[in-house]
This record gives sequence, C-alpha cells and structure tokens, in this order.
Amino acid sequence: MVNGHYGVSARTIAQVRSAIEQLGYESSLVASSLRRSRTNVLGLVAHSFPSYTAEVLKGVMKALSRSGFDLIIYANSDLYGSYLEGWEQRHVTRLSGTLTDGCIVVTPFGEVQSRTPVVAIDPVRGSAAPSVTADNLAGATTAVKHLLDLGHRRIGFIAGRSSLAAAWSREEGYRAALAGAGIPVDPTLIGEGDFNPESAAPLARALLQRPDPPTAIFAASDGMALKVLEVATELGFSVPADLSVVGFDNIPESALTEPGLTTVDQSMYQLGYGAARMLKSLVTDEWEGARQIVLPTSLVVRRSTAPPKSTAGP
Amino acid sequence: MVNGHYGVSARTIAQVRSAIEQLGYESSLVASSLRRSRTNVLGLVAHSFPSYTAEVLKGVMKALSRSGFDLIIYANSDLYGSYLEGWEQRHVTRLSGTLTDGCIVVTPFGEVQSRTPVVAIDPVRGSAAPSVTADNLAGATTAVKHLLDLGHRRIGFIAGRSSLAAAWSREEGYRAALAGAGIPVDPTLIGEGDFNPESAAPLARALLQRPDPPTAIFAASDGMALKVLEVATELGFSVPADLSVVGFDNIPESALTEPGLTTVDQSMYQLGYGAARMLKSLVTDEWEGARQIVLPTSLVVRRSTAPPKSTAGP
DNA sequence: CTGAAAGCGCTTACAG
DNA sequence: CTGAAAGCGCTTACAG
Repeated sequence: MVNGHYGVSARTIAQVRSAIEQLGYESSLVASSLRRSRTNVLGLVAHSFPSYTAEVLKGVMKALSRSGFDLIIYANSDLYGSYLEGWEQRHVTRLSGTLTDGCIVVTPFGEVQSRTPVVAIDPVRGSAAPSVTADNLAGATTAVKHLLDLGHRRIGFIAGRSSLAAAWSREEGYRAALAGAGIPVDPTLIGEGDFNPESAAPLARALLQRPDPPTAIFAASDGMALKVLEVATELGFSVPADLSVVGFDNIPESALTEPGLTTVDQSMYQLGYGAARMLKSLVTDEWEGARQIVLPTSLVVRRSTAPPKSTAGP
Repeated sequence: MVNGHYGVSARTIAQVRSAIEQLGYESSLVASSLRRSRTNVLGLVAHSFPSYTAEVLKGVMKALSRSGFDLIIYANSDLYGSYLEGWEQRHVTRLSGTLTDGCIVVTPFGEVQSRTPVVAIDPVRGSAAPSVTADNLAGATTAVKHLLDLGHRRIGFIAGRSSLAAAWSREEGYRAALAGAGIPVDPTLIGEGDFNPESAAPLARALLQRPDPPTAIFAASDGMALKVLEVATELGFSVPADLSVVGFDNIPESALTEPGLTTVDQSMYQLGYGAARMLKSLVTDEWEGARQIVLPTSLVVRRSTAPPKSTAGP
C-alpha cells in the first residue's frame, strides 16, 4: 500500500483527504468560493414558493441533474417587509459576490445587474437580458377566443403586475382577441391586479356587483382566477352557469377546484428547464442559441367555462 | 442637509451606504459571513424537489416570514451520482462552515453532525437529534384499519427506506392493524421499497402477478402508491373494483388521479413550519419545548378504496 | 517536490 | 472620533 516515501507527501495528503471525504467531509463553501473564481454552484432567487415556483424548480433540477452544478436557492422570508421592491437585485448581489457562478431570477421587479450571468424567467417588460418566457400573447388570445367561441361578448379581464412582460402580453392577447371579433374594449371591464391572488378579490367583487356584470372573466394568472371563483361563489354566482372563468399558468391547484379551472398551460417545468440550461451554458461560455426563449402554450379546457345564459336561453 | 463637518465622517459614510442600499446594494454574503459569527440565514438541504419537499418549503417560508432570517436551500443536482449516500452531511458541512446559522435536513440518510443546530424532518430511526415528524404509527394503523373495515383480509404492503423512522413506524402500523384484527402477517405480501416511486413498480408487479394477489395494497408513500395504481391499470386490474390502494402523505397529485387516492394526510406544510420554528429558536437559544415533535395525521378517503369483490359478491 | 505567504471581501477590535 | 491592521477558512501562485 505505502510506497518508498515516509514523509508527509502530497500523495499522503490526498489519501487522507479522500478518506475524509468518504466520511462526508466538505470544505467550507464560503471560504473556498472567496478564493476560487468558480464554485460550480448556480443560484436561484425567489421571494416565496407558490406552486408556480415549485414547478419551475423541478425543471431547474432536471436540467442540472448530473451536470456538475449544484443549486443554491436564496429566499427572503420578509414577505411583506421592506425588501419588496428590488429584492431580486439584493439577493443576486449577495450571492454573486463569489458564491454562485450565475443566477436565475423568477418574475423580477426590475432589470438585474451582476458580474455573473443572469437569466430571468418571466422578465420585466422591454428587457434585453437573457430570459425564458411563455408565448403569453398567443396563450391569452386563445383563451379569450375560447370564451368568444362559447358566445361571450362581455368579458372581464384581471391584469397582472404591469412591469412584467408576461402581464403586458396577456393583456395584449385579451385586446387582440376582442378586436378580432369586432368587439370594442370596455376599459371598465379591466381590473389592475398584480398576480398576487389577494389583489384579484376586490376587482372581481367590483366586476360582479355591477348592474351589468360580465358573463365571463379572464384572469392573467391561475392564482387570481381561483380567487375570482371564490368571490363568485360568495356572491351567489354559479360557475359556469352564471359566469365563466379562465386562468393562466395551469398550476396543479387549478385541476382540483370544483369546477376545474379552464386555463392556459405554460409548462412552468419547461421554463425552469430552459432557464437552467441557458444559464449553465452562459457560465461555461458555450451558449450559442437565442438569448430570449419563448415557449409555446396550450389551452386546457375544464368545467369553469360554458356558453353564457343569454345565448343558451331562447 | 449637510452639517458642520466637511471631512468624510462616519455619518457621511452611513448616508452614502444607505443611498447605495436604496439602489439594491448588498454586501457579499460570503465575505461577511466569514468574518461574522451570525448571518441570519438558515439553510435547508435537499436532493431534489418532489411535491413533498415543495409543500415542506411552503411551511418553512411561512415560519420564517418577517422573522429576520432568510433561507438558503442547497440542492445537489447529482441525482444518481456519487453523492447519494451522505449527501446531507456534505451539504450541511458546506453551508454550516459559516454561511448559515443552522440547517433543516429533509429525510436524511443518516445522523448529521454540525457545529450549528440541525433539525431533521423525518429523521433516521433511533435518532435523538431535534426532529419533526408525523405520527406515522397512528396514521398507518388507521389506513390499514380502513381497509380491514371494508372487508379486506389479504393486504399487501410496500415499505419505505428502512433507515427512516417514518418507514419503520408505517410498517409497524401495518403490522399492528393486522394484529388487532387477528390476521397473521404474511411476509410474502410485504415488498421492500425505498420511497422512490420507481422502487414500487417491480414490487407491485410481483404482488399482482401472484396466483393469489392481495385485494388491497397499502404503500408507505403517495409516490409509491401512485406507481401501484399505474402498474395495476397496466396489468388489467380495475381500481377499486379489483384492487384497493392506499397511500401516505397526501401530496397534491394524489387528488388528481382517476380514481383519487385514499391516503393518510401528514401536512407537509406543518412539518416544514414546525421544523423552521424550532430551528429558529435553537439558533437564538430560546427553544424550551420538546426537541422531537410528532404531528397528528388524518385519513383522507377518496375513490381508490372499496370493499373487495369477494365480499361484495354473493 | 515542499512549505510558507499572500489574498479573496468583508467586519471588528484596537491603536492613534 | 477615526483609520489602519488583523483575521474569518480556504486556495494558489511563488519562493526555497
């Protein structure tokens, strides 16, 4: 086993080291990252873990599987605290000092600066930085066309946080579909939500308590659509008899409600997978494809949509 | 605005610093953690993000909300690589050097050593370290009693990874329920799974291809139970007519299958919430409660269980 | 081939 | 009150 040398040689040290590693030793990530330029750790920053983020994570992990990169997710617990605006910039800065070789940011509030590559999932509007997003325009257009095809003419819309490209495109899709059917947009049927489910409640209430409520509501996210369902029930509307509801995302919960939610599937798994693959390649200088990826969507029809009463009647 | 001094005083520096912070500046987490003894960051290590872990995470985030602690999740991407055994020890070591003030480990492979507090969710068997787990014995007993009450007498069991206390207790519950009904345990009806859904496929196949297949199968996790459902369908068994299936966990997917899966709910959210609260207190030296928390479970009856054919017949 | 020293980016305890 | 220096745990480039 032992060769001619008896002094403490590099070889001996290597052997000791490997023995230690067998027992689960790892050098401090902090100290080694400070000295080395590369850590083989990628970062993802998030402010909470709604189903949307959880699905994204699965795709990220799949893309990183056996890639040699580990993942650090940095989440601030300060849900409604002072960090709200710009949290993603702060987190990326904390990590990208030397800890991570690059970062993924999910639905950021703004453009993120960093010495290391950053890929945004659902970037802010007008960003030219690397990003992965769904084809929100086509998805939203299809969703509203589905309602129009069922015979709806007064269709309410609950928008998402307007700084995000996704929110903007989904509203554009709503307008485009109405325009295609020759229906003028009624601005009083549009509520300004922010993707947070809570933001949809007063908007849905306002729409449904009008003397002339819409016969259908398209919400820019499933979280908000599920809240619309809740408010509708609370106000005595039966879905889909009195009101059709369509969401966007296809989070797992949307299949669990009664009735199931008709929605636009945007494969959050694929968003995560694509972002992680791109980031990995940007870090290793191998990326040659487009830096702004747009993924297809598809309409999932469940039982929350039906023809409006007026056309179903005589 | 400016007071008498014109030199660069501490006050000026503080002002500059606060201005920088407005713009999203954060000092490097790495460098500051190396110097300070406290970082106000807690860690959680995981090897992947099945629904189980995603639910746990929601509870953790809730407990940390506005607590002043941020969360770092360290996940290795090497799903089937060399890290498998002992990954949690390596990850905890990498983080707890100086990065985190304490760690949560989810379903570890072994006892974890660390200079900082560690709380295990679903600890290994016989561990005396701080932990949070469901009342697996009672939950499993109730699940099997449910099958017995329906009239089943030949009940198969697919066990989980035996190093985990949870797997052990669930098997104990299975044995206890049978014993309570005066039914001897048939060891050939027990398959040794490891909680990984894939591990259940050959075991389910073996049970169902016997000349005398069981009329019901209880799997120690929903992931494995859903795999049993798949295999049963593939082999031409109709659930619940030909075979009843019960799982454990109540992950979101278990409500989505056709038929929905009868299972034991163990509130993974509460596991995460409890673990994070305990860890937070251990770090700040305030914890006074029990260091091993056991949470209640409840049976969720869906459509995957029914009386066996033989008793339903003449 | 081996070992001592410098330095990664910060914070803190100390000297001026 | 202010500023220069030491040191957190490592790795690496360099001197012996």
